[in-house]
This record gives sequence, C-alpha cells and structure tokens, in this order.
Amino acid sequence: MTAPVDLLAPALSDAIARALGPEFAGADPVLRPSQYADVQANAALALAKRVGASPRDVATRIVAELGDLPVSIDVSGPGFLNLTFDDAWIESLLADLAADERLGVPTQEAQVVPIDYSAPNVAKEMHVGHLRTTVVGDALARVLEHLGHRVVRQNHIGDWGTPFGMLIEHLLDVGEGSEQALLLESDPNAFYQAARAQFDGDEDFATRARARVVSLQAGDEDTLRLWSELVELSRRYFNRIYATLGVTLTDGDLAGESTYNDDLAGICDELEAAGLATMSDGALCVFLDGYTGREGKPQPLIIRKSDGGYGYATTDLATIRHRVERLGADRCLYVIGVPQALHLEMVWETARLAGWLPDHVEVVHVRIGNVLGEDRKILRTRSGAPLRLMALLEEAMANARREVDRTRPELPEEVRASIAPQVGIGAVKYADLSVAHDSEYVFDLDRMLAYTGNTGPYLQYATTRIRSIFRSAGVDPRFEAPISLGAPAERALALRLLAFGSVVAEVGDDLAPHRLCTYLFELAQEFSTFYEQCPVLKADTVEQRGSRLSLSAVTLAVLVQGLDLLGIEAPERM
RNA sequence: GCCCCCGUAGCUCAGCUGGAUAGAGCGUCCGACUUCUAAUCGGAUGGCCGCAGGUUCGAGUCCUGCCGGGGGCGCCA
Repeated sequence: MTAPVDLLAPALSDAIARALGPEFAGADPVLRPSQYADVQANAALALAKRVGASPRDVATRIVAELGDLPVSIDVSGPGFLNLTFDDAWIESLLADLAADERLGVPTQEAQVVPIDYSAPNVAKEMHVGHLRTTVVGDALARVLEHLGHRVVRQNHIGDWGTPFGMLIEHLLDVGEGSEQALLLESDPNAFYQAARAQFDGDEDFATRARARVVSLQAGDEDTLRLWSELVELSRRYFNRIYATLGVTLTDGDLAGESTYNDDLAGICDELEAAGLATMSDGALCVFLDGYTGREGKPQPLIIRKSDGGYGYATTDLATIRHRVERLGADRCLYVIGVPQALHLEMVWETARLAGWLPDHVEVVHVRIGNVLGEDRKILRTRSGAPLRLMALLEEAMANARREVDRTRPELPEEVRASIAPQVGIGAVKYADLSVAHDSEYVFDLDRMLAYTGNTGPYLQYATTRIRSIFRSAGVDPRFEAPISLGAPAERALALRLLAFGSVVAEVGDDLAPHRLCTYLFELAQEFSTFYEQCPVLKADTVEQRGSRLSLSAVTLAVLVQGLDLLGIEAPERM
C-alpha cells in the first residue's frame, strides 16, 4: 500500500482514540478528497455530537494528539482537518512505487471466484449486450486475478433447449459441411433465421423439429452428433470474436447449459423431497415468500415444465451448486443483463433454502445495463435487425485505420495496419468499461473512437507520447532515477500515481471497472499537463531530467498496467 | 395490478460508505506549435441535481409520496 491516505488513516484513528477516549477506538477518520488540501479528514464533524463538544473543538483536540506526521495540518471551517503531504514524503513513497513491480497493487488473501460472463447462444449472433458482459466480465477476471484471487471463468453458453430441434433439422436439410452450414461460423443469425423460417412456414419441418428435440433429450446418438456439430461451428465463431476482442476466454472455460443436464432431475427431486417445490398446472414450481406476480398471484420459479423439460431456472440452480460445491467458490459473480435480476434473486433464494448456497459464499449479480441507440431504445440496425457484432468491430477497426492513415501517413504501412485494431478494439472495449456497468448508455462509435475525452484512444495516445520521449532520449522506459518534485504538475502527477494500488483494490472489491477508467483518464490528463509544462529532455539540470524521466517511466508503467487490467492494448506508437 | 432500475450542464456520463462553492468530457467561444507527437494544453461558457415533504449540524447521496422514462412478472433462455 503506497497511497498516502492509507498510511495516514491508522494514525488518525489512533489520534482520535487518544483525544476522545478509548470508546472511540477504531473510529473512521472519514478521509475524503479535498479541494483545499491533498486530503481532508471529516471525523470531527461526525463525532462532535457523541463527544458533546463543538466540531471545531474536537478537531483541535485530534490535531493535538497527532504525533509527528509528514503532513501539515490545519483546522478549517466548522472543523475540517485539511492535510497537505510533505513533498519529501511523496518523493520517498514514489521511489518505493517505482521500485515495486506491482506498482502498489496489494496482493489480497486468495479467494476462489467463479465469474459467469459472455454466455452467447449457439447458432445466434452475439449482440452488443454480449459484447458488454464479455468485456466487463473479462476486465473483472483480470483485476481479481491480479489481486491474487483464483478466478474460474465460466462461459455459460446457450447450447441446449428447444431451438435445437429446429436447428438440427435445418442442418440436415442444408447438408453438413455445406456453405449454408458454414454460415454458423460467419453469420450465425442467417442460419438461425433460415431455420426459424422453415419452422414457422413448413408444418412437416416443424413436426420433425419437435421430434428431434425429444430424441436430443433422450440422448439419441446420431442426434447428439449433429448437435455437437452445431456447437463446434458456433464455438469457432465465438473464438473468432474473442480473438478479435483480445478476451481471455478459452475452450477450457466453456461451461454451457448442456453440461448440467445430468444434474437437473436430481435438483428437482431434492427440492420436491425438501418440500420446497410443488406441482402447479402440471409444472414443478418453487414458490418463495414475498414474490408475487401479475394480479397478486404467487410468482413461481418453474424448475420442470409440464412437458417434463427443464428451463433455465433449473440450469442456473445447477450452476450455483456446482460453483459452491465443486469449485469451492468464496464469491460467485454473474455478469448478466439487468433484466435477469428477479430471476437470479429467486434462483439464489431457492438455492439458499435448499442448502446449496451457504451464507459465507457471496453471490453478486454484476448487472449489465442495456446498450441503446440514438433513439434511446435498445440498439438495432436501421432495418430493425440486431447488430452484427463482427461487422461492428470491423467498422471500428476500419475507422481507426482511417484516422491513423490521416494523421500518421509517414508510418510504414505494416505499422499502421497493426495500430488500427489496437485502437479500434480498445475504443469499443473502453466505451463499455468506462460507464458504470449497470447504467444504460447510448452507443456512439464516433465518440468512442475520438482521440479527445474519456476514451480508449486518448489513454493509448498518452502512453505513446511517453514512449516517444524515451525513444528520443534513447533510454529504456523502465528508467529509474531519484525523483524530486518541483512544479505543481509534477506533484499532482505523483499523487495520482501513488493512488493506483488502492484504486485497483477498490475495483476488485466493488466490481466497478469504470472507476479504474476514471482513474486512468485523470492520470493521463495530469500527465498531459506535466508534458506541456515540464520539459523532460530539455530540463534545466541533469537531476531534473532524470527525475522527470523517472516520473514519466512510472506513469507509463501504471497506464500500461491499468489498460492491461481492462484488457486494452497499448500501442508502441500512434 | 405488483416489483426493480433510472431522472445531475445543450449532448454523453461521473459523483464510492451523507461533508465546505455539484464535476468531467464533448459542443460553443477565446488563447497557445522554429520546443520531447497541437491526435495536445490553458481559459471561458453552461446546472432551483424530475417535483414536494421528512431525517440530520449538513442531503445529488438516506426515508415517504407524486410525476416522467425503461425493464421484469407460469412453462423462451
């Protein structure tokens, strides 16, 4: 922990206890960002009533008990403590940071954390909603792993259910290995819609499809072979998208609905035996207290349909049981769309009652908000069809390429060609990550790709400017030299750098990647100010040049590490 | 009908466990390149934080009600 605030908090707590009495031991010093100082402590205002003295008085007493700290303190307003750090202290902390491979990021006590994210459907196009859970889930996986946890990626793909009767029959009709079949790898919706059209328009086909569902569930060998063919083709499509996006998911992380088939009957039996599930209109249901649906009727969680089939409620119960009992989860993350909130709540409540989800296991729904179009409705193409994700990514990369061609024509063709995907994909991912994951946002490719503002390209650009300094100097960007702070821009940059570790820890605790984005953006801005105001290569003295090079080196390291935790690449040049 | 989420500057969004005069980006308007990438930087402009009550020394933040928008609610996932 290198953040000054984290180092000061215990000292302030102790001072509070000494000043106000042992009953105040462990009191929160209420440290908050301040516009008047480096940080302010608001404890006196919060505690004044309990103490029975004026806040100002309490503040003065706390200050009197503070020992020798590397900060200057004054009591301000009604009783705020304004703390300003000594430059020498910041300099020494920064030296520690520069020497620290982890850049101040703590290693936490390891937890097992299964993360459910991405979860596309077989024979379906991934849409921007899948993009967002994929990108956010992957960033959380990277952050938690970096903090020392054992992350278990769980890609809960939709690879089972009634549509497969239709899909298998259509695969047979167009022919395995046919061009039509290969659409599953390139344009899966075209395949799906063709199957759908047959199903809706051709009664014979529909009959065959229904029969096929039955034989699939019965485990018919030939049917299963065709089914795995469909899954295999879709898997290639997913992997193409993941590779383009630079997402860490692999085939080993696949844990689709079908993997739980053997658990479903047992889950129903157990719930029924425990008296939690009852028959209603031919379906096996769990009715939970406090859940009412339309017209005040009890809201069921249907775990077995009246036709004997299982829905996603049962599968989701299987996932939680599996993750707790088999994977040994301490904390389970479900990075899933916000409309699923009620469903997940009911599944977890049921799992708790069944004893599959003990109190010490934390389950979190990382709610992914809808991505909207300009009209503020869920994003579609102009024709009303869902957007093709690959087309979108290609457009982003093409636009990035145009920008690079325009602004850096002097760079060799192959360099420009490699920059474009880094910038284009980085822009799209950053856009998903930089807004709170549970809020909706309006999709705007031009804004994402802008080089100004809180965007991926702006951050990437900051890293290339730093690299450019080192290139000009002919110095390795891992440069280290004593840092001394003179200019305000240097000091502001230093303080921001010191906060990196606690920001990453906070992102892991609160599952909020957008805060890392905000941090990195502010860091990049502060670096740009420094860049304008503090010449590095033409510094006044050798010492100053060394100090500024060192400051630049740490900034680069933090930016690159931060972007990496978000799953975003940092080009060498732009 | 019930439940959940949202309403902050012209636009897109922050505002973490309540703390001093509510922030950023974009846009608009001024400035700044013989200087390490001006793809940048500096400055200005711009808000009864949906409305009304309440709790508190203090409310964008907590509570209640209302208005407006979105979503969910028995056999698709």
